[in-house]
Amino acid sequence: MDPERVKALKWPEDKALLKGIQEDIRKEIRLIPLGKPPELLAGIDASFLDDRIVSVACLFSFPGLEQLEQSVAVRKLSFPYITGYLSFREGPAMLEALSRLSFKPELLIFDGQGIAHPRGVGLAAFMGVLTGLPSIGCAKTRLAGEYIEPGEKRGESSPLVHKGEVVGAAVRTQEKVRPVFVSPGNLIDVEGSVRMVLECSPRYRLTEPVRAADALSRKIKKELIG
DNA sequence: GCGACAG
DNA sequence: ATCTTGTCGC
Repeated sequence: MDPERVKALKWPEDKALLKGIQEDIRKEIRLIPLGKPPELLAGIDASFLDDRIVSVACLFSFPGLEQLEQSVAVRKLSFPYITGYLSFREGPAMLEALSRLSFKPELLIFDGQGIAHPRGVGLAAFMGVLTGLPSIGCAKTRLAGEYIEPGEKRGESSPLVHKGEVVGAAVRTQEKVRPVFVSPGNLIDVEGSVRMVLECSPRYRLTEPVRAADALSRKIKKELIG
């Protein structure tokens, strides 16, 4: 899948084309167990300012969870937010930010869905295929799939089922907090995704790498203002 | 037609 | 996502 293919597409004129691209990417998704544990992983997130998107990638060590590096990409936005097509809005800037890291992460974590998507191609799956890296989607709210409320203790989870398939899980990363919706993106499976998200969120509801990326993107955004 | 709907 | 102060609860 050529990254250039996701640029300059418009909504809703290119809807059929966009669906075709998602279908092509979906076919390339490989849900296999993660090999050896990653030593480097990155959290990716973005914030917005007028017609610009500020995307950030924060590189962390694992399992130590120490931040090692960060990269930023600010681009003009051309694509609107359309449920189910988030990748076309945020993906290009995220690919640019990732390309600016000097060290290559062995796992990517996104604030959004992996395969727990209407057509099986959420942001994390899309990015995982385009980068060829293992990826996980850890969303704050549900997009597709049915689930039952997981137990109230940290670490408890319940399967997220879509069209008869277990596409992810509702995971309680902390006691007394709402669950997050975890689903594999590419080159990892549901079990491994849940395990990694839990290991990356020792203190808060969200993963440390994504929290760092979220905080930095907002900081950069403020600097662009004042 | 009605309801759902990542960020 | 973003617009936005104080405020209730752990």
